Amino acid sequence: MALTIYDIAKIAGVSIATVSRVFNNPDSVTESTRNRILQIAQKNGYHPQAFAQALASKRTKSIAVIVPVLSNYFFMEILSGIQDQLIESESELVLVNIMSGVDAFQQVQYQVKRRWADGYILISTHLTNEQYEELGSCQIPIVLIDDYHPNYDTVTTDNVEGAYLATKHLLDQGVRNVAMISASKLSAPIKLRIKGYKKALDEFDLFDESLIFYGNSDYRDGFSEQNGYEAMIQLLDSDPQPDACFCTSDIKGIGALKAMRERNIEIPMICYDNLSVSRYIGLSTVAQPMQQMGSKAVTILLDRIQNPSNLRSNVTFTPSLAIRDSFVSQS
Amino acid sequence: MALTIYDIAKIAGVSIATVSRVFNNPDSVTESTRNRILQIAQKNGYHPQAFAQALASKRTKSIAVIVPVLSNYFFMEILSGIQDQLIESESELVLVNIMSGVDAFQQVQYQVKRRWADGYILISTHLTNEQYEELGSCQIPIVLIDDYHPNYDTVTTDNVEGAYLATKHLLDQGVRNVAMISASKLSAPIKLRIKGYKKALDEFDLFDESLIFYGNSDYRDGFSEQNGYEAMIQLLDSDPQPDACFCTSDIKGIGALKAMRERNIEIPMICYDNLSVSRYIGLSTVAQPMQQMGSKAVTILLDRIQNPSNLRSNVTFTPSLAIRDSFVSQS
DNA sequence: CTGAAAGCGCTTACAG
DNA sequence: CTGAAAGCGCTTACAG
Repeated sequence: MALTIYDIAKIAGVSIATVSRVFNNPDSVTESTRNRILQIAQKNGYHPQAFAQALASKRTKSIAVIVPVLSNYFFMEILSGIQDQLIESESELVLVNIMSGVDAFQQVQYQVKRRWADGYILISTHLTNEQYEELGSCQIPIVLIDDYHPNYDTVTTDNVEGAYLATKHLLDQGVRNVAMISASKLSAPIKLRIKGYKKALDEFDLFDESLIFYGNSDYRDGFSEQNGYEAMIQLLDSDPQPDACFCTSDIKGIGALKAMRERNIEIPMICYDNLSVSRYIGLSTVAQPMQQMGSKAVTILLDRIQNPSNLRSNVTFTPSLAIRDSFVSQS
Repeated sequence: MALTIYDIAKIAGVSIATVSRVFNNPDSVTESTRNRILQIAQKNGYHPQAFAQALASKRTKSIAVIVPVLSNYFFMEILSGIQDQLIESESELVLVNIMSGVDAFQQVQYQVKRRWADGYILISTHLTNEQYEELGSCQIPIVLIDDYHPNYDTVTTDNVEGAYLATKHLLDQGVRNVAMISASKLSAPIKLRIKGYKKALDEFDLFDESLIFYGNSDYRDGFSEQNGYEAMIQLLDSDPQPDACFCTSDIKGIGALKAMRERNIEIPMICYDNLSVSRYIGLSTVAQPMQQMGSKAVTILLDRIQNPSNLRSNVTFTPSLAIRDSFVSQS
């Protein structure tokens, strides 16, 4: 069985308080005893257990990020921003995902209420108003990324504006029949992006519901290569064939490109996200500052943990266009 | 302040033991009191705290996955396999990454020794033999993915064979001047893949060190789009220009494709991994069964947690070829 | 089915 | 700088 602080204290001939101090507040212990204890600990493979420390100190020194799914490029890039920002703090990052199939709210609530982290960042877990309110009553530090609720600190981007920018840019090139490749209508960001898309088309009185394509696959609310592929096939098969496309995610755009390749046709397309691969694939896209979103969320969360009574922070980033081959090569 | 089990017990007029049972062993409590307690807990937002439970029960009900970096497509796909397999168990998954810049071994050791999870899966954390030995002395359940050490349960793929398959396939098409786009020579899998590449070329007496290109960027041991791009530029600039290429990762391949596009030249290329995007991009590649690797690791780990004295499991998967456009389109 | 009590492995004022 | 002691919020035999 692994040794405890008692064993180490006994071997060293000191009290457990001293051993504890060596690990938590080294300077408060004489150098010689500190070194002796460290050596004994090292030799016996001792290290304080995280949950015992957490229970006694009431701090876990970790923050948890909750995502709807682990394997998602958009989340990943946000995560790397979170990670970078966290390095300076003492805390570490743990990541959990809520499982599909089970009620998302229950899972989020479970994670938060167990309080195994000092604070939580929820990425794209779009709960209902009531659910957010119930969750908020827990008084636990939580920051929302990619969703908004007045009771929370939030970090979002302007989805309406992003979609508008993309669609407007296409229209400015002179094309008129601009389609949209959407994801699930239930997705919160999608609702906003449809708005932005519509707004741009409305300026020319060109909006037409039937120009929005949804694909078939439900996986990840339609944010998949496969769904993008399907949607582009639908788009290309429609009559009249649209002559440009706003596609709501880079990953979907990769699927859409495959469809275009197969049909041997290329229409201008602007996607959404600006993943790191997109630059290399040559995807034109609406750039979300994912790294920044992550780091900003950390800053806010850490601050909230320190000062629970702070005013709410609601940060909204404005997306920008990154135009590349997939657009230029319309030929 | 949040309520504890004592508060709930008091409100319900029962002992804390009963409250505890409601959450841990519901059937052992009369339905009526159970419902009453549940209701009180619900109303007051009570839920047992994870670390107090962990300390008392000596089980955290979670397993931790440690990765060298969060934003990596290869890890992500393994993770999704891990996640799927874990659903059936009671445990949940938490993910931590070790930070670059700080000594990897120290961080891994820290995570493991704090014992905040019941077991650990280490993905691609290539430690030295001595480090693995020291870590192994902790007696904590650990499974290695993508690395091998006799003291551990391991899940690997045959990197030599994978590289051999790819190179051999290119040679079988009649090309002779087959280059390799490598990553850092320090990477454990790379060493093996160079072996496999060499093995295939040796059969034709064609191996030539100068056919291996490394790119410049060090980030992620060279497993980046940028590095692949750089390496392909080097390759295309070399004289004589190689007429085919084994590229050691799909992500690097995406960078390499960009270089080829820019130079307006296309040589057959077989990459490595078979990420989900690769199918859509049309990348030919050596397929690693990433999902399977993840799920297998979970099975082994869960088993080891139950039966610490089990014999070691060492599973090796054999990769296979997935040939697509990037190869065919050599024209 | 329920309760009293010991114990999980730590931290941290408090006193010296 | 160090120790004795209380306490963190739970679980779990044990007894009834």
